Amino acid sequence: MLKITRKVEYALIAVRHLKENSENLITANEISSSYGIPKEILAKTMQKLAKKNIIKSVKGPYGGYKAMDKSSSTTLNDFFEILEGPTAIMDCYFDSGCDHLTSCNIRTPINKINDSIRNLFEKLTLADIA
Amino acid sequence: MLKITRKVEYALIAVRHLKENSENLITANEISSSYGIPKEILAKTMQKLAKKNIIKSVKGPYGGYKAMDKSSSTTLNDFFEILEGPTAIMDCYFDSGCDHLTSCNIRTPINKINDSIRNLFEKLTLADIA
DNA sequence: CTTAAATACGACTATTTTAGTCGTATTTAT
DNA sequence: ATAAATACGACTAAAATAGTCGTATTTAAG
Repeated sequence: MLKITRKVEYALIAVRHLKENSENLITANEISSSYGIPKEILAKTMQKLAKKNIIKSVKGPYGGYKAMDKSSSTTLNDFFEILEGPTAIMDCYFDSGCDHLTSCNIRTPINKINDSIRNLFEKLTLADIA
Repeated sequence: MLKITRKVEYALIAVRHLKENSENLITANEISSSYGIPKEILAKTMQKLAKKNIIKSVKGPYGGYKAMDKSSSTTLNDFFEILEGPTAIMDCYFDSGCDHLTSCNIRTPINKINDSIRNLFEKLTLADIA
């Protein structure tokens, strides 16, 4: 439990790699083979990031991806949400469809923990990692 | 991702319930039906807690479980570890079996985040939740 | 204006993790 | 002796995650 997914892991590796080579356009293929990441899944992940302007994409031959200068304004909450949707340690933080809510005796404290984690991820930006 | 499991959820509910009724022995069955939690899975979860003296168990008819006064010395890290094993957002925090470690460019920053989360869970105790 | 290299996107399958069930043993108050 | 409870392990089911495949689109270069 409380693990980040491979998608997020791959995305972090990719963003970091782009920043380390910010002069060039880098293809998904290059990153895939450098780090042993399945090509298609990496490509799809990078496409999501490109769509949200976390990285820049250039189509066609000699195309690829490039880092953008938004790293320090992109919080980990933003980043995780782009890749996985809203992050919470329990569904009832965002979603009130739980049957047990009326009898639930732990919602309030759990939500406090959630707030603490979100607060932590709100303070950390992509620049701190990648 | 980053979700706590039902086991942990059930365990928190149970511990809290025991504390709210600390005069009596409470059976797993009672908690199970009060909160709509599958009986066997709750029972097994409580057994783990009893084994580690987070709660006290009494066997036989009129038996059940009772809260113990260790709540404020049991951190969430301890609690999660009893139920799920070591907690980390990535396996390589505890486990170095990853093939990509040599080329990995995100391990250090990821571990820092991990430390932050563990630090948060180290400061929070069961007493804060249940 | 055709080809090839790249991104873009969606449907599908496989794998792993989590959740839940079942059967049986043990303890103990009555 | 019986029955109500904990204790424990093997098994199955469901859900989430990971990965694959096929196809469309864009565009540089010959």
